[in-house]
Formats: sequence, structure tokens, C-alpha cells
Amino acid sequence: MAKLTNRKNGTRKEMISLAAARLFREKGFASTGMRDLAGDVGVEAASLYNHIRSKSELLQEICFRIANDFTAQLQDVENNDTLNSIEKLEAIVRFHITMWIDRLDEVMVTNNESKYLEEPYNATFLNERRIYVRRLEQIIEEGIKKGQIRKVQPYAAVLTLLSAVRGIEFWHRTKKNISSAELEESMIIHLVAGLKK
Amino acid sequence: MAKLTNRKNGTRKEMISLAAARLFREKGFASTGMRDLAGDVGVEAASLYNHIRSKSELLQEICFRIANDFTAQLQDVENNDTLNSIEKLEAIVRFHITMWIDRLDEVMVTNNESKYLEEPYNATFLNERRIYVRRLEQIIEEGIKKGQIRKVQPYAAVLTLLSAVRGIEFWHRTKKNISSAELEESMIIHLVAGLKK
DNA sequence: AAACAAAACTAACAGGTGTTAGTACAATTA
DNA sequence: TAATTGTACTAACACCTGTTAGTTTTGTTT
Repeated sequence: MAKLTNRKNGTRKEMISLAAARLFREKGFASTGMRDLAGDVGVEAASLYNHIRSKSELLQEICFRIANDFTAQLQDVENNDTLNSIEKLEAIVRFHITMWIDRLDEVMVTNNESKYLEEPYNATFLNERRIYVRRLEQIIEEGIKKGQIRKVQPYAAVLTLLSAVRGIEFWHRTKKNISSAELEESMIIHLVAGLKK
Repeated sequence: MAKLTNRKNGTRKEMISLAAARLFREKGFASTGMRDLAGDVGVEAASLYNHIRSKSELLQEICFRIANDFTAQLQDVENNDTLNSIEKLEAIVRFHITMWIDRLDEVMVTNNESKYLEEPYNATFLNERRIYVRRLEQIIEEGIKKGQIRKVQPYAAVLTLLSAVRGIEFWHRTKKNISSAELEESMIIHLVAGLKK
């Protein structure tokens, strides 16, 4: 088990991470026991430690994996000079909606359980989030200056945008008569139309 | 200690309940120990049980107290025939914002920790929430029919409205250059303007 | 076939969990 | 003053927690 190790080890650890994300979301980080997680993976609790360092490490990897994905996409949008301010915001919100729909477990854990990160990870995470919000505010400020966006409090607008998509959690629970595409369009129209001048 | 008992017991229990709400929000329900709570109240853990039946009971009372407040206000708005559909929605969203600002601990516990309710309380709670959402959808449907509200998916619009105000959590953490009144007006404009025809 | 390493197992640990039993004190009522 | 009652205490319980140590099984490479 030498050359295949990395691949095998990788997928095994990914399995554990995905199972952890689902459990952390459903039961919360604190209420998820290593024996619960082991049971889902089909193994004894102690065996997990051949693949991970600790329960905390699982949470860290989930939170920063998601945080990095969001930051990378924001970078892309900022660098795209063909978009005006409203279009930039729309692209960002669409990305958030997609993430909430496609990667609900990890995104919800990142949103709701990150407070259980140990230091210094928690401080780092909060700081990254603060910077992310600030960069979104700047897009709105620029849009207002250029007359593309209605005069609003940029900080309040960002909070509204980022939080609104959290409602997808409930849509996920009760698959209704409304498709993910319809949900996305409705949310985009509602949120972005409220900002257009 | 007979005639004053109810009053004294009442305020003591209220103290415990408020301390519990704050701890449940900060640390989460599962991570809040009875010894933590007792420490905050200034008492030994076992002494709490002279006032409460169980840790679960504390969560139940918080969740249903808040749920009842929201339902009662919705009832008032529904019964107010002087309001058109947009005005009804605005009144409801304003109430949500006020609750999120003034009673953050209890509201956040209700939103984030209700999953730890024991059965049948959890099922009851989820059902009440489903009905609440349905009643909001009906207000939007009526507004669309009357031509007061833009054609949107009522369910998606409700999710967006109810979730957007959750952003107040972050405003609460980092008291910024923006007042609660400004925050409320910005959110109302953003959210309700996105629905007007 | 021998060697090796990944990954599973069992057993156990030190500490934490909500809660109960039994008791003592302190203040109010009769 | 005696009785009563609310509220605090200490001690303990049965169980659950994340994690480690040591060992065995499993599957691949030489």
C-alpha cells in the first residue's frame, strides 16, 4: 500500500470530511460524537484517528475550504472589468445561491458552527470574513458613486444580501413546487432589484 | 415565603431564562453546561433545579415564547384592514427587525438551537413555523393578485425576507458607524423596494 | 513468500454531562 | 414561637466525551 496510498487515503479522508459536514450540520458540532461519525463511516471511533488529527481539524478544514472558495470567486469578480457594479453584485449573489444549494452541508457548517473553531483559527476566520464583507461594501460604494446603485448604507446592504440566501436552508428541507432555478431567479430579482436605481 | 413566592420565583426564573438565552446563543445549547449557567446566575448547578425542571425546559420556553410573539404580531397585521399588502409586509418585516435588534439572544436561540428541542416539541415548533411561513405567502399572493406586488415566487420571497434580517446578528457583534434606525430603514427599503411593482 | 505499511480493532483513560437525594439555612406566615 | 416554604448547599450517580496505546488484520510491493 504505497503508491496508491495517497489516492486511497485522500478519498477516505474526503469521505470522513463529507460525513462530518453532514453530521455537523444536522446535529451541530458539539452534539456530534466521534462515535456517531465513525458509525456513519462504518468504522470504530478510534480508527478515525488513522486519517485525521482531531475532531477540531475536521471543522477547520470544512470552514477554510469554503471560505477560500468564496474568496477566490470574489477575486475573479473584482478582476472582471467587463462588469458594472450591479452585475458584479449579481454574480456574487448568484455564486452564494449556488453554493447554498449545491454544498449546503459545508456552507451551513461554515456559517453556524465556525464559532467552535479553536484559536487561533476562530480569530483568523472572523478576520477573513470581516475583510470579505468590506470588499463587498466597496463594490456597493463604487456603484453608488457611479450612479448605478441606489443610495443605501453599504454595510446594511451587504448584511441583507449575504443573509437572505440563508433561507435556502429551509427550501432544502422541504423540496417544494419550486425548482432551484426558479428559487435563484426569484431571489436575484428580489435582492438586486431592490438596489437598482 | 408564601405570597411573595410567585413574584420572587418568577423573577428568579426569568433571570435564569435570560442567562440561559445568552449562553445558548454564545456557546450553543449543547455546549452550555448547567455548571456554566449556574456560574452566571451565581449559584451551584444543582440549585437551578429548584426553579426549572430540566435544561430542555429552558430551551422550550425560550423558543415558544418567541414563536408566540411572532404569531401574535402576525395576527394583528392580518386583522388590520387599513393596510394594503405592501404595508402589511413592511409592518411584519419591521417587527422582525425590531425583535432581532432588541431580543437578539432569544431570537437567535429560537432560530439556531430549536433543533435541540425534544419531541414532541420539535415537531410542534417546525409545524408552527411552516404555518407562519404559509400565512406570509398568502399575504404576498394576495398582493400579486391585487397588482400591488411584483410577480415573484411567494415562497422564495418569504424565505428571502425572513432570512435577510438574520444579518443583524453581525451588526450586533460589531457596533459600527450605523445606528439601529439606519439599519432598519436600509433593510426595509432594500427588501420592500424589491417587491413593489 | 517475505516485508511493509495502511488501516482496522479492543481496551482504557481522565474528565465532563445532566440530574437526583438528602440536608441546611433563611425568611415569611400562622 | 412554631411551622412552613423557598432556595441554597454537598455529594454522588450513571453515562458520555475525545483521544491514546497497543495489537491485529488487510492488501500491496519487492
